[in-house]
Amino acid sequence: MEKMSFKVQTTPFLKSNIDKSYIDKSSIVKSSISKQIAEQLREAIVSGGFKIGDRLPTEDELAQRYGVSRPSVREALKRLAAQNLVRARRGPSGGNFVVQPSYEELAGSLSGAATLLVGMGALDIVEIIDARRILQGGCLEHAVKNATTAHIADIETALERQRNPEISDEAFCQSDVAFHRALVDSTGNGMVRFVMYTVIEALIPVTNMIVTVVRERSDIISLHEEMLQHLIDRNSVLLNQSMNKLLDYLLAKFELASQS
Amino acid sequence: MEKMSFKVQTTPFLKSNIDKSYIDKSSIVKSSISKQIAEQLREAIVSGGFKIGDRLPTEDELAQRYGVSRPSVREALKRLAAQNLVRARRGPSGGNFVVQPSYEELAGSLSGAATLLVGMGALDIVEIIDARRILQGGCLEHAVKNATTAHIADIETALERQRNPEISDEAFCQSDVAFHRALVDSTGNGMVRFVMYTVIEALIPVTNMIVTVVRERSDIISLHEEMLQHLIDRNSVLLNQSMNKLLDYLLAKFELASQS
DNA sequence: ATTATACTATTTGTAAGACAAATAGATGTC
DNA sequence: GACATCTATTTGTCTTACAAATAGTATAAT
Repeated sequence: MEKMSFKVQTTPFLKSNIDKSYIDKSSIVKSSISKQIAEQLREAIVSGGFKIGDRLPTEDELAQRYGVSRPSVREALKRLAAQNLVRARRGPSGGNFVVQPSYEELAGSLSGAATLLVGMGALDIVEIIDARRILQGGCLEHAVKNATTAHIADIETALERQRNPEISDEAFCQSDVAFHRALVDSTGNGMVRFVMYTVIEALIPVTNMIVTVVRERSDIISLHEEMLQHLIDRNSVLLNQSMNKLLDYLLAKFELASQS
Repeated sequence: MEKMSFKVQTTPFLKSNIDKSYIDKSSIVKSSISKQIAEQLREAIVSGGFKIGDRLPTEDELAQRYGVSRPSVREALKRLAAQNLVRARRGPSGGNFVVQPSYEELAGSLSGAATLLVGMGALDIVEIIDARRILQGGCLEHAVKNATTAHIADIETALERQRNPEISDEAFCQSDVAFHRALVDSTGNGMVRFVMYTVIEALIPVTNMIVTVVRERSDIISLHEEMLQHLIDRNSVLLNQSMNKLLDYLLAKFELASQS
């Protein structure tokens, strides 16, 4: 098996007779080997060289093939794992496998990024609520057109769960997320789902705060019920209005709570 | 410094006269040490334990503090690096630093995820174009309201660059991205930027295909000019129409090219 | 013959130690 | 004082070794 060429200017490959003539000082890349390997593997995966469920070569084999050490390969694999691209299993018939990235996981990492931005002050809650307002118009319009009975049933399920006063605050927030997810699911557009999941998850802290601090579930529930009814009626204008009422409510409660 | 406790089952379960039926796969923490450390560090960062620009303890110190080996710490750090949370510098006064995540980088990783979904068939181009159509309405409306002269100047700059027939196909696509980014920038909403950057980047392959295969730049440019003018006129209806014309154009050319 | 058990081989997970490379700061020379 | 050199620190990489999980296989017991 041929070793692949690497753009490294480090020269500890004493024992290996690698042709270093390709090293071009003008195009020296300082990025670490693990990063380069991660890039190459990622490229191989997204370009279809490895399909979903495929097993990558073993770490030893990769190390050998790339002419690097196993720790370096592992660092690369961990980078990919952090992106939910691969997952490792031990044992024979184990290895590093290309995994099917799910909307949920991807949106999860996105929302992680979003909460990061919030936590670091680059984004604030008001902005997120506003973004939801800006983006929802087309979504809801589309949802009204495309929602199937299955979609509506999903929304009803989520709503039913949050009507139960016994459930915990965490469970209520979960069902709130489920409600809004189901709502954007009913657009039937995967990209919209992908993107809106992010916005929805970025709003979790607000809902969380309202439920735990303000201790007010009924207003949220009744607005949700209102929205569901408008969706069933296929009335996008009223649906949009109800959603805006919900956002107004969230915003008001949030500002109230952040003053104190 | 005391070692932190870890949920690892090290040696105890060795010899196997033990009844393993009690083992509940779901409750046992099987996550690797590097993953746990990555989680802890991430938590420490987002919760404000480390601020932007702060230097984490050295890898040796982290290894000591967590009671693990340096490779394990490094795998954890590479996970964080893959999320653009930390960056390493060598030398004295070097170390692993918490970095300010930029919209560009985050959107870059998002679009990476999106291209992944496209590459694996979970999303198709038509869907992305449609998503753009669904989401743009509110954006453009908001952009018309909030665009400053500086924003408009940015858009003009991008447009000017792509008018130059000398530039390469890659440069043209770059300026196309810059154009659309500048357009959503003019909404003035960070979350909208964050989210729309993703959609924009997911559309790069289409633009790329049109420019390199269909070899048609003038139509795109003139539609861009039209949009800019409508933005200057603060006419969101016409702006939306022009954008839809552009999307129609992209869709038509894409379907034409994918037939052949 | 079938079932349960133990073994073996394979692959990832973790550890420890060593050296290379980069780089900021201190030191010394002119 | 300016410049070169040395030194110490920290990440980057390699090497080797062993632990842990697990699928497959062989073996023993019923």
